[in-house]
Amino acid sequence: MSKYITTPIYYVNGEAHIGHAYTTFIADSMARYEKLKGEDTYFLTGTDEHGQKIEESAQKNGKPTAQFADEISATFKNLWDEFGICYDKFIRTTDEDHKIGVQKAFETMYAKGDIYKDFYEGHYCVSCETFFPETQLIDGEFCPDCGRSTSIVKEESYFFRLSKYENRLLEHYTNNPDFILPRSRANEVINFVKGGLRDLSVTRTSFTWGVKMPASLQDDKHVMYVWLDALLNYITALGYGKDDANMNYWPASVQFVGKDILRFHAIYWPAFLMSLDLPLPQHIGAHGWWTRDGEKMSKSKGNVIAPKEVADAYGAENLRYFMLREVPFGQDGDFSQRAFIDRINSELSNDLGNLLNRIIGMSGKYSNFEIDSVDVEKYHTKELTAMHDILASLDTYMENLQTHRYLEELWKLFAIGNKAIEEHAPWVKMKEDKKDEALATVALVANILAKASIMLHPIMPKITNTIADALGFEINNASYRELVLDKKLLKLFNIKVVPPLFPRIDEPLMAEAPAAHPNEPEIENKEVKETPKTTSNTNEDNLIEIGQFFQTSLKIGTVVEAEEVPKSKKLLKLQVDVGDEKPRQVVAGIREFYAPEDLVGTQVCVVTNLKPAKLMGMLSEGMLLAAKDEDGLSLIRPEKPKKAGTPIG
RNA sequence: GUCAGGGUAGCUCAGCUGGUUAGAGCACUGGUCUCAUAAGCCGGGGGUCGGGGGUUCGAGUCCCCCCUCUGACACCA
Repeated sequence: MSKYITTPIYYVNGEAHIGHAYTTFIADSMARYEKLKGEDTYFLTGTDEHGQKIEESAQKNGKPTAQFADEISATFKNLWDEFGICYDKFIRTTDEDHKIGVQKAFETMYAKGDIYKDFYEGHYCVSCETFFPETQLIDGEFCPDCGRSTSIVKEESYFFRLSKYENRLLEHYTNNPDFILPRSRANEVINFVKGGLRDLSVTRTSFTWGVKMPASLQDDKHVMYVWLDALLNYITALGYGKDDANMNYWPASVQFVGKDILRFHAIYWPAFLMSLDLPLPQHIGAHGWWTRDGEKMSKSKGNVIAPKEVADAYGAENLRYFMLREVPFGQDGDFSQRAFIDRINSELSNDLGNLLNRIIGMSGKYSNFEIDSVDVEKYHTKELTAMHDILASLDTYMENLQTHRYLEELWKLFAIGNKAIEEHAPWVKMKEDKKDEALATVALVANILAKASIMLHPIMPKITNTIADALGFEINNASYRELVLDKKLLKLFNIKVVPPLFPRIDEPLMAEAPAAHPNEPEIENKEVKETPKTTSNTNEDNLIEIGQFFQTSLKIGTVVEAEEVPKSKKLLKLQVDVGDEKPRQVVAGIREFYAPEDLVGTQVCVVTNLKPAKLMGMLSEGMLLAAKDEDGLSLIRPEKPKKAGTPIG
C-alpha cells in the first residue's frame, strides 16, 4: 500500500519559526522512513496564501498581494530546500490546479445539497478570520483570541452542512481510536463534536483574495473561506478535480498538524471528505509546541528562534535529531541550548561519533583499515542477537510516531558496541596474538554502525550517508532489506578515515534569549525602531467623528472593592467609585492577570454609559479599558492619580 | 465550574491487570582501560512515589477527600 504524508500548508503571514521546522522535520523523517522501507510514498508540504489577512499584510508592506504571497512562500520553500526536505510537491493555494480542484469540490458538495446559501451575521475578527458569537467577545467588541477589534458583518454566505455529519464523525472516532494521535487529544475533539456542530460558513463577500466560486454557480461576489480552500489542498495536490493523477495515494497515512489546528483537521476536514465520498486519512497527528528556556516564544519578548539561525550554529541535522529525540509526540517541547548541547555531546559525539572513531583507529592499526565480517558470528552471537532484536522493535515506534522512543532504542545499539569493545579489548587480543578475534570485534562494531546508520537515515540523512560511505556501502532500500531485515553482515571493505563527525560543543553557539523578567520589563528600544513604519497612521478603515467618540462616557474610577467571582476563571467583581454617590459594580474578565488585593485603591478607566449586562448572574454596570496581546492583559490607567469621576476625553 | 490527563531521584521520564530491597537516561561522584571526540567501561550516592484517610496478608499501583499542574469547553461588556 502506498503512503501519503502531509504537513499543514503554512500561512504566508510571517517567516518560518521553529514550530514550522519541527512539523516539517517529523513529516520529512516519516516520509524518508517509508521510502527507505520501499513504500511508494508521496510527501506534501506547501503554503496557504489566501484570506483577508494576507491581503492586508500585503497592503501594509506596500506590495501587490500576489507578489507578497510569492515572496513569503518562497522563503518557506527555500528554507526547506536548504534543510534538504524531500517533499514530492510544494503546493501553493494560489496554484491554478488547486483552485480548479477546490471549485470542483465545492460544486460536488453543492450538488449533493451539503452546501446552501444563507445569511451570516456576526462579529468578525479580520486578524483571525473568524466569526465570534456576541457572548464570546471581550468587552463586546474585541476578539477573544487576539484581542483586536471586531466588526459586525452581515453577509450572504454559503454554508456547509457540518451538522449533518455529527454522528458519522463520532462513529468514526470510536471505530478508529488511532484516528487522532496522540489519543489523549481525541477526547477533546469528541467532546467538541458532542457539544453540537453548527453549519460552517464557507464563503465570504467581504474580500476578494481567495478562490473564486465555481463558474456554474454564477455568484462571483463570493470567494471561498480560507479553511475550505486550505484543507482541500491535501487532495488537490494529488490532482483532485483535475486529472486525479496521484489520487491513488489518497487516503493519507499521516497528516501532521499543530495542536492549534487539530479541530479543523479532525472535524471539518473529515466532514468535507465524507461529503465528497472520499475515505478519511488514517491518522491525524497533532504535535505540541516549543517553548524556549521554559517560556513561550513571542515576538514582543524577542525570544523567537529562527530555524535557520539554529541550523547555522549547530547544524540542521543535529537540530532534527534534537527535536525528534527530545519530546514525545504530541507533547510540548522546550528548546534550550543547554539541553541541545547535552544531547549533541553525550549522544551524538560520545555514543555514536566516538564509536566510529574507535574502529577507524583500531582497524588502521590492526588491519590497515580492512574490515571483514567473517568471524563476527563466531565471537559475537550475543551482541548480534541483541542488536537484531532492537532493530526489529523499531518499526512499531516509528509507525506510532514515537520518534523519541525510536531513537532511544536505536541508541542502545551504540551501547552494545561500546561495551563489546570494552569486554573484548581488541588491543589485548592483539598482544595475545588473537588477531582474528580482535578484528571480529572491530567488524561487529562496523556492522552495528552500518545498521544503525540505515535506521537513523530518515532523521539524519546526510551525516548517515557520510557514515555509510566510510563503511563502504550505500543507504537505500536494498541495503535496508539486506542488513536490517535479512540480518546480513557487511562484506569485506576498507574503512575510510573521516574527521570527527560530531565535534563536542563546550559553549553555547548562539546568543542566549533575552533574559525574561516579567516584572521588570526591559526598555524596549525595539518599539522605537518599529514605530515609524508606515507613511500614514490611519490604518483603521472605519474612521469616526469626534462626536461619536464622545458618545461614550469615559471616567476615571477608583477601585474600592475587588473579589473573585466564584465558579469563574476569568471574572473579578469590582466596586468602582466613579464619582457617583455609590460605587458602581463592574464585572471584568481580568482575573487571570490581576489579583483582587492588588487592585483595591488603584485607578482605572471606566466606560460608564454602557448598557448594564449580566455576567454569571451578576450585574455589571460598566467596563474597564484594557489592552491585551500575546503577553497578557494590561489595564489602562491614569499616569497621575485623578479624582474619581474625572471625565476622560 | 465541567470534562480529560498529570503530580515518582537535581532534570526528563518508565513503572501492564496491586506482590521480593521503586527503575532508566542525563547530571553528580569513586574506580579503571587506552582503540577513540578528556570519549568508553565498572561502581556509588540520591526518592516519606503531591497530602490525608481507607480496602488488603501486602499499594506508586484499587477506593474516598484535599492540594496542585496542564489541556479542551463554558464564562470574558
